[in-house]
Amino acid sequence: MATATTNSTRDQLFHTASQMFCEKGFHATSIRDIAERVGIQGGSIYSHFESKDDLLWSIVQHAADRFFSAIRPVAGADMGITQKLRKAVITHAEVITSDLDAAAVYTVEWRHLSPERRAEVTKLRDEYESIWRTMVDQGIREGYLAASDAAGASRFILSSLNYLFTWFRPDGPLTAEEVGTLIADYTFDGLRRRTV
Amino acid sequence: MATATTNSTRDQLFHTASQMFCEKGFHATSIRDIAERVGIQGGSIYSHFESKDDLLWSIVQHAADRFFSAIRPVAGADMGITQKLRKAVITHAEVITSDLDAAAVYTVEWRHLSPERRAEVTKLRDEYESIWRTMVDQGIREGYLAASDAAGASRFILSSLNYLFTWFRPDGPLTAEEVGTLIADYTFDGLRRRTV
DNA sequence: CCTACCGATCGGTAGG
DNA sequence: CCTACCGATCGGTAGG
Repeated sequence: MATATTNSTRDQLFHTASQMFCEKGFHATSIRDIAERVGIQGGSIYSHFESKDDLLWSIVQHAADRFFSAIRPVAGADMGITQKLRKAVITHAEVITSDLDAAAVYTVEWRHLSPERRAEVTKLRDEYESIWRTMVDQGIREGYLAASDAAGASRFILSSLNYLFTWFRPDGPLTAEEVGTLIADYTFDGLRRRTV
Repeated sequence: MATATTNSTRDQLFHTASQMFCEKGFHATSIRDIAERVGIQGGSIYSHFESKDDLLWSIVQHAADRFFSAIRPVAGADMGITQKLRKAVITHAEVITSDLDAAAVYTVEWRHLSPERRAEVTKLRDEYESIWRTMVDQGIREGYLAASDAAGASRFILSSLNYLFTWFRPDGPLTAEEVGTLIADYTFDGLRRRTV
């Protein structure tokens, strides 16, 4: 009832693994731990995933997809850069807050992937960051942003966003949109009071 | 020559473990991996540390100590809140950049500690954050900061700082102090150009 | 999807 | 600090 997804065994394994990798980390979670939580035997996992690495990979890929699918329409939208950047921050925040486990696994556990896949994730991250750099660049060129270095500024924006999964709780005082708005305010306006 | 520390076997184990825990993660690094890099047998580690958990714990404790020792004099200094907050940001950045491995282990691997020690680290983090909250609170009261929520603002400051270990490289274009200054500028002034 | 099993590796210890 | 070993657990497989 809580999640309205298919609920096939494969989906259950996927979501349970996502939870446990987030909770305890990839290597501290055994294939048997996951199987037990889903109610099957350890070996049975291998009729759904070829390896533990494959299981992690599918989670990481899915998370990456969500970030790209969410940001692309914003980056390509026909709107002023001021509003676009705000919208982008709020969108990224919503991707994280709507699946904290996935965000955590994507941010910290991806490095336990096989070397080839780790390289693939690095490439995806660069690609994602370059979407941000393009927006920030435009902001600088149009005189909206004061930052001199688009790469550094992009990293700054993404830092506070990517830290979200460590402290945001759905049952906390802030909604997902409020938290995105707050980060956007802090990021662009700064903490210092603007003298009138 | 590079590090002028004691270079006792214990120190070598400590630093090698710090490096490898950072590189591959705690559970992906075996006691034998560390021993081999130092040039001793796996079992010999246990004449220097009681357990693998103890080894991680000593690294985490040392990292925590460095943060506290650096921030306390700043927090207690007799200076204006404007300068104090800037100084605090630069100081935190310097603790991270001067030992990236330690910062990474402290930030991501601490959760693989035994439950009791994990709880202890959580307590330390809260304590550290409360030092920041006190400074931010003062900044708000004195009208220097526009933020309404000291806890949220503190978290925002620490987010971009704590992401430093993922991208800062000593051989990169920025020095440790430059990076601290840049983050302080972005954090307090924001990315948006202030209209004159 | 289960039972039963594989080789490999793990953290840790005893005894020197 | 080493040699030699311990039980436990790991990811993964075969055969049904």
